[in-house]
Amino acid sequence: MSLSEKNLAFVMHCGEMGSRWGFNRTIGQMCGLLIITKEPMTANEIADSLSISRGNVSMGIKELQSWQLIKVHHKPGDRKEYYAPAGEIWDMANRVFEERKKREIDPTLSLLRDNLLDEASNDDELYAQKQMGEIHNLLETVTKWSSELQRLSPEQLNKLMKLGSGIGKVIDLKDKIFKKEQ
Amino acid sequence: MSLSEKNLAFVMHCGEMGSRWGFNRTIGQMCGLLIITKEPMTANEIADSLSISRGNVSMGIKELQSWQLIKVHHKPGDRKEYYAPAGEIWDMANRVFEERKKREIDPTLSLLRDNLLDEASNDDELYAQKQMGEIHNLLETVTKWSSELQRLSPEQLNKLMKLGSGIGKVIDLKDKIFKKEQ
DNA sequence: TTTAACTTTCAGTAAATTCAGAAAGTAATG
DNA sequence: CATTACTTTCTGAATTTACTGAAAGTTAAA
Repeated sequence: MSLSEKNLAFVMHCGEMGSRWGFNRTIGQMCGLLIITKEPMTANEIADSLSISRGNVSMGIKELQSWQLIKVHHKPGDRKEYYAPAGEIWDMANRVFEERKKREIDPTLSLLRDNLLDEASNDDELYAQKQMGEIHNLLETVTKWSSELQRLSPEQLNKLMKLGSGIGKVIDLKDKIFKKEQ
Repeated sequence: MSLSEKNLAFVMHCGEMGSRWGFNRTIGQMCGLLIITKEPMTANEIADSLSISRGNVSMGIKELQSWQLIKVHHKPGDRKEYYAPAGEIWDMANRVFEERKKREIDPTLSLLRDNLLDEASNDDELYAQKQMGEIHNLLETVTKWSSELQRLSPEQLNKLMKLGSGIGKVIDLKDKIFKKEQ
């Protein structure tokens, strides 16, 4: 039961992209493999499909679980664990996004907050603080905005996404309405 | 002319975050350093401030230029090149965002497009294509959306960002108005 | 209990990345 | 054209990261 050429190509691509997406090659491959495979897979099947060691698969599973990207299934009368994607594509993308925010933004935000609480003690520090303030604002906005998006219902989200170039108009629209209400 | 303790802490933090942000430690440090330093710096000043080799700085500059994050200044009667951030924080974040989209999304999008053009030749491939289709849609949406955001005027953008939890309401609003217009 | 079926951990190795410093390149000046 | 002041490229060493395969751990059934 091995992968067709096309499917293998996709899985290998996921591997190559793996590190860009925040994990490593093997984990990217595993993730891709599980996504395009209809039936949940055992660790051994994964190892065989990708020609990697069983131990490596075990570590990969752990990592994918920490990202909440896969879940475990069991079959009656079978002790093996079967792994499958934890949700729809959209959910998984969200998870990756959230996790990356945690790693790429939150630590910096916290450093900046601390720094901005201190009084600058000379001109260099003053300028630096000004710049850090800018970064801080930007990151706060991104954070707020992303949590906002996650709060929307899938339906609303869909509408928003389909809005496309209409978004500008809607902002203007909101503006007008808001003025009227004043 | 060395960094104050606080500013150094920020620069080192940028280094630690560097690889998460898509470059490496040195380049992260260089980027942070240039951002909080008011005056443009020479390659040697950068090397000294960060205690790294001159060659390393040169490679870092090249990389930062490929990201369009820094620009070169010249002083009359001085052959040295002086480096400074290429724009405001917001612009730089945009550049990073764009560049990362190019590296993290575009290649996959193109692979998926190719794959989806082919006829699936069995059940496995059919299921795989269904999943790839989902990913494709998601990535297309993200792409469209991000280019949309970049097209907005800074003013509109600001309004949009400040909208926060109001975004849901505006979508519903837009919905109502649109219905009326039907 | 013991065994069998499975999973996880871990030490050592392999591979990839990062970096310093030397060598080579470039261009302005005398 | 030689010198000086600079920049870039490149090599191999150091560091970091990823991976294998063996050993240890776990759990269920016999």
